[in-house]
Amino acid sequence: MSKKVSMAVIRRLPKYHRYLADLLDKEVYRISSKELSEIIGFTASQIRQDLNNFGGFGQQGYGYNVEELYNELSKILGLDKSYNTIILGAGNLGQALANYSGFRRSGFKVKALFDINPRLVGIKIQDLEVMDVEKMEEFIKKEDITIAVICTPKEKAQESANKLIEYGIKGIWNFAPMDITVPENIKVEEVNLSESLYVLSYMLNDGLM
Amino acid sequence: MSKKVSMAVIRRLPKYHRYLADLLDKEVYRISSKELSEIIGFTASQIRQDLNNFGGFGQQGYGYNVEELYNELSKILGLDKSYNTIILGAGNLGQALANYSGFRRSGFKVKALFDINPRLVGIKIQDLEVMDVEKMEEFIKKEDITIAVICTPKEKAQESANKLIEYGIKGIWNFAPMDITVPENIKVEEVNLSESLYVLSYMLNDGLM
DNA sequence: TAGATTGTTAATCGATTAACAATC
DNA sequence: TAGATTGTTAATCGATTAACAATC
Repeated sequence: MSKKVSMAVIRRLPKYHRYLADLLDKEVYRISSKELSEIIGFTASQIRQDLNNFGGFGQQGYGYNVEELYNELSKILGLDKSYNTIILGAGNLGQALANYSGFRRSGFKVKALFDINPRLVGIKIQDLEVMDVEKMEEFIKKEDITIAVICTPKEKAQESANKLIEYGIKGIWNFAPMDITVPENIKVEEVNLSESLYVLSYMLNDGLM
Repeated sequence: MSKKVSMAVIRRLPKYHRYLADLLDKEVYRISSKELSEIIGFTASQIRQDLNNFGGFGQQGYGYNVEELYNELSKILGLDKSYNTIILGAGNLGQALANYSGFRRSGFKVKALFDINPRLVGIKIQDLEVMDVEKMEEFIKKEDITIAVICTPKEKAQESANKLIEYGIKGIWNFAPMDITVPENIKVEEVNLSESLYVLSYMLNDGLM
């Protein structure tokens, strides 16, 4: 078992991954931590420290092979795998996420949307049907769903999470504006859009209070 | 000018604000840092430290008045103000954000959506019209828009930001999956959904690599 | 007053940066 | 080989936690 890597490091990994993808697009095949630091905005020292949590991917006197490092990061992030996913709550946000191309392009496969609203049940979002939540348990088990995206109102979020976990979900991407509580073997990533917007609001007012 | 408050503290402020709102809903009017720590999951010490960056809102032997603290946090976050807002990019995500109720309920007023796609220009999202980007400059100036939400493809994000800033925008909420560069008087809050999802993916794979 | 709990200082912990020997 | 740049250890910086005097 790897020694615990801090969340601060983990949250930088997708950024490395993305900038390396950009470099590959530009046909840059070799980069030093110093060059990377200039485009990504972290210190060269931090970049080397971060990467060395997972292995020595560089070479003294040379730097890093962009493609190799990109592939290593893909593996570390689990992007070489595929995840069957459902979206709970087929309102505007749920529909938007179902259609989100950056999401579709990677290994996250949206298999269905679920809602309690009879007006939404049955409609198609691109090639996906919105199903009744009644059918969720069976669907999760049969289709081997591992990730659920919660796009319900906040009142339903915890209750939904409990059910999803009971049915076998392993990871939750929570867009409801409240923190959900889960057993420690279940992974949750919270995306709280209000909180994000409030931070922007703070910044706009900072200094002029 | 207030002494610099760290980003770590600022990102916790919306959480205090939200939990205090919940307490008010439950008609709890008084709370100690210890009690708050139990529901919010930060240490009591951290809560007191955080709040004391902005003033001594508590009272020895008593704790904090929930309503007063809530109002103070609203002011600190700038939520007592109103912000005219536009959304650039009227695709699924732009439309979802335009409809997002948590967003509408607070002081952020979406005045219009803009797009280059002639198929989208002219359609109505609830009571809002999607306008041609050609009209954006005039609109921003006339309607006194201070916040722009970027929901364009990543290829257009930097170029869009540059224009928005030229036209007088002060804050950008960026949903395009790339980091935009802005002058230091302009505030940006990045929401990178792919990065968030990748962190969830990492957590699901951690330990089993 | 006695008890409770703050505001704040001091101690600890963790994360970032600097430095440099190892080595390609 | 000489130059470049890593991997890693040590130093610094900043954030969190603990402790406690002040005081309601």
